[in-house]
Amino acid sequence: MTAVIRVLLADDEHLIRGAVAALLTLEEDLAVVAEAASGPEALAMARAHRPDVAVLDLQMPGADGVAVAASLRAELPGCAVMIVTGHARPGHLKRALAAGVRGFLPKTVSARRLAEIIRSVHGGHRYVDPELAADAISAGDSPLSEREAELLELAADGAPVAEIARRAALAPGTVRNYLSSAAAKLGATNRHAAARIARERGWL
Amino acid sequence: MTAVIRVLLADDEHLIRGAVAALLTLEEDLAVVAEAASGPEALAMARAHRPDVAVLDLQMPGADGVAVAASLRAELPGCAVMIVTGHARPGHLKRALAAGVRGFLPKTVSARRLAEIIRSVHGGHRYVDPELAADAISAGDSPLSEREAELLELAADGAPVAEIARRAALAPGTVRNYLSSAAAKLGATNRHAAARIARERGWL
DNA sequence: CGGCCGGTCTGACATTTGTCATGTGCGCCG
DNA sequence: CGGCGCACATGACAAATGTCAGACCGGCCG
Repeated sequence: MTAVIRVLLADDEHLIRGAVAALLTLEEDLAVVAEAASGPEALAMARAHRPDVAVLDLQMPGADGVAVAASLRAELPGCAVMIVTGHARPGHLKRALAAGVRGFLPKTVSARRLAEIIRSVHGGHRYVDPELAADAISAGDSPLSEREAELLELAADGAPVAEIARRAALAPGTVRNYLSSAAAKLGATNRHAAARIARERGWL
Repeated sequence: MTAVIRVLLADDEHLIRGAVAALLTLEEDLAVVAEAASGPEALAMARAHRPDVAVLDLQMPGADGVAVAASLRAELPGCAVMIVTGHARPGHLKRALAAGVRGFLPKTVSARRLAEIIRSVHGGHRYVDPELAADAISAGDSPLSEREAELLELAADGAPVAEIARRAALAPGTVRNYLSSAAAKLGATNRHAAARIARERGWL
């Protein structure tokens, strides 16, 4: 039998992290060598312990899972990165794969299944949850242009157009124009509904 | 030694539920007698297994944790209800306590701590996470009147005022007035920002 | 009782927002 | 090269929104 697979676990919810670590440790060929509760901490732990596989939660304080994945990819090319998430949006999956993530799955999987997938990913395979993949395909790519997405982001917290225009250094009319265009593409009646939809799809 | 404490565990994330169940089972005086992945399922399981303590996730498909807690309170008065949540809003805590919930804590606690709190709650005590309690107190009660909250709810998905007025059977001017008033109370510049703030506080 | 307060409801007015027509520049393909 | 499509940018106009002053009702307190 080959050496055990060294795993890094990052999730801000201690209850989950600890419990999953305990279950994974029961598997003879897996060893949880490090745990982290935030994005930066996950990076630091990875540098220190050089795991074979990193299992990251998508939403963590500090830096989001995809950002951590990208850094990890650059610093430790030999470390396979997997993302586990509670609320998956289609856009996240796409960004994650672009960042070199090798596994992407929801928290509805069982611990046993997670262990299997860790082995598979460590063996060089990729794994994407079938349902999430279907969502991503049916939702398609973001139809928004770069500026449209940028302005929608600024509009997401309900700021008035004047404020957005100031921050983006654009004329107010221009801002309205982009937001209107974005709303039309998303089938929304106004920019606020558009922002909501874009977030749901993971496009913002 | 007294009989073991019979626990019901409800959470839609299988990974967490299974892992926590495994860890709790390691405690000699605790037994996980039922698991559920949705609100209605949790109710059905509780009826069938009559647990001593129910540990519920706040956000589940079907019915939210507080609603399940209220039903449980009515049907199984002897069963203590605890709520565990990832993203806690001040308002949730207040509603949960009003529904007779005996424990309220974030998922950042450890499994060992969870076990301790289960014992404490089963012994008749209450437990509220100190940090969540502080948030709830500093956020205070909702300043919104009934109608204001109702209309803000309808406005939350970005619908135009005419639509809201139709659904609420009110004049458009009246709707604008309530939303304006609500926005003023929340310190927001418009109804969309107001809706966002109200949600953050758990007031909507 | 009578005044006061807070919640509910409305229409008129000014401001903000969304839509439209228009123009510029860049990259791609025939 | 010349034309086409697309992203980017702007201002004028029409529609939606927020603000204001005010009316009605029910409860509360002096």
